[in-house]
Amino acid sequence: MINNNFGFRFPKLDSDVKSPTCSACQLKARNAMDGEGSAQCGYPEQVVTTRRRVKRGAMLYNGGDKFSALFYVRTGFFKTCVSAKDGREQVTGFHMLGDILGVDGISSGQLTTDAVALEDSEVWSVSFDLIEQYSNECASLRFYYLKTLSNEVVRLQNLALLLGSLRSEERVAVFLINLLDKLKSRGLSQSEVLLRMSRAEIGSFLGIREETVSRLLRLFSEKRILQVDNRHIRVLDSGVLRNMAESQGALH
Amino acid sequence: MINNNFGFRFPKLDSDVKSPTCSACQLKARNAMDGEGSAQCGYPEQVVTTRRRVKRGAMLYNGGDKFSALFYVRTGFFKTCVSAKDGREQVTGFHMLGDILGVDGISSGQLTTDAVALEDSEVWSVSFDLIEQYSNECASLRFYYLKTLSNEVVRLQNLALLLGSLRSEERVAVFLINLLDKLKSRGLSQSEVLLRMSRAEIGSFLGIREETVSRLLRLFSEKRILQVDNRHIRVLDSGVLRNMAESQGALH
DNA sequence: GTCGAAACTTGATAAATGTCATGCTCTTTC
DNA sequence: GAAAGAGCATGACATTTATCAAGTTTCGAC
Repeated sequence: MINNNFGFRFPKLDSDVKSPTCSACQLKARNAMDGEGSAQCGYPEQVVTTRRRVKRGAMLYNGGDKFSALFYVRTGFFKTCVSAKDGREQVTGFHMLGDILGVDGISSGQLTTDAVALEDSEVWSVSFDLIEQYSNECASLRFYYLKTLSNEVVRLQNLALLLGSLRSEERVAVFLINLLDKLKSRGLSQSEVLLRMSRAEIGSFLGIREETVSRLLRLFSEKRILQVDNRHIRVLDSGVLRNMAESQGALH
Repeated sequence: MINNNFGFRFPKLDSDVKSPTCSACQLKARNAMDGEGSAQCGYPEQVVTTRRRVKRGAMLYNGGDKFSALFYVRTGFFKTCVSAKDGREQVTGFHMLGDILGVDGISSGQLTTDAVALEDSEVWSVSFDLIEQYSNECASLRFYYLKTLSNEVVRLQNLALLLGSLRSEERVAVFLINLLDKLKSRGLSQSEVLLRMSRAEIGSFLGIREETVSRLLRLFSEKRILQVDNRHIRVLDSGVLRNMAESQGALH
């Protein structure tokens, strides 16, 4: 059972649907917004989901698919991309435990991105109909999803800043620092990563070519900032990296 | 009174706050999502707002300001920007009648962008507390804001695609086509624009320099695609422009 | 374990865009 | 309506990054 500090919990799988009642929700949501994020309402503690496994390389969903659910990443690693009509592709994010995918679909009822598993993964699918239904009663749940969407807006603003204003060296630094911070917040190593994505995917995300990613990793390696062994990266001098990335907000 | 086809209306100004009741809302919201966007619930037809005028050059809000309301643009024109710590700035959008600003603030309770009026403007400020409160009762209103946020996500994904994958010529074409489409959807001219923003602001939005914007407008002008007179632009051959912009979704 | 494909690296070169400097043209303000 | 400042255009040149072409390594399927 995951307590996400938002006044409701993601459910045990296969649990029964219970009719929600929650008189205190609204107050709690307000508290949560004022910083008391750990406020916890009693009902509903359960949002119905179904479990779905996605093999490495398989798509969780495609752009154009009908939107009917959000996906909560339980294990594994995903990339999301938007594609231009002529086939050019832009990776818009990398996603792992705790991230929610599919929010772009609410807008038009169709998903606008592709989501691809970069390793064998599992997601919980949360029916949007049920979110809507429970939102009648549970302000915490409502606020959680609003906040999730807003988070994604902020993340994409930061990505736009990176793509529009940073030099390629800075972009790679920002990418690494953000990835490390995200791993850290999940209790994983702060200085070592096993990259799940290819150089080309990193490049697409950062708006540069894979060759440029390669060269910059080598450069960082020569400067003793990193130790690079194919997809295994160890950060030797996070200070220098953080300096280069300083001007930039979170991307992950 | 603005009927926005979302099952509720923006209010007359200075109207009383009425306690909302709306038993039919949920069904209507569902219909709206299924394409019957014009479904209309009876209550509440009013969301409390206050009016605010913003002079050209003045800020509607700053990054870091406490978030407490969303802003519905009634007249005028705005830009929003994110700033890096070192001062580099990225314009993330241009906004006009009907657009909603401030959604990035929901995430952390602090606004992450600056919003600057590019001409004398008026916004209606919609208290987020009241949105939350009414959301208990009115699924249409709830869904409207969720959809607004999701729209912004999609818009920023498209901006990322532009910034990450398009050549500068294509970027300028996309910018112009999108601006024209947005004007068209508001009943304004489809072939003429009086730009409200400087070359530098266009450049910042598109991730290129103002000199490059200048040169490309001249190029388009030489090719008889545009007629450029300072900030007054007339499109002569929208087909060519649309072709260049073809691969790209909406930015505005 | 071997084979084949995909991923990665690296160098040489090209192209796109940025940078800098300058002069012109608007617009705003007194 | 003149002066000052901001916005804009344009040329010359610099720089960054892309492109192209091999060659090497790694990984996954069998």
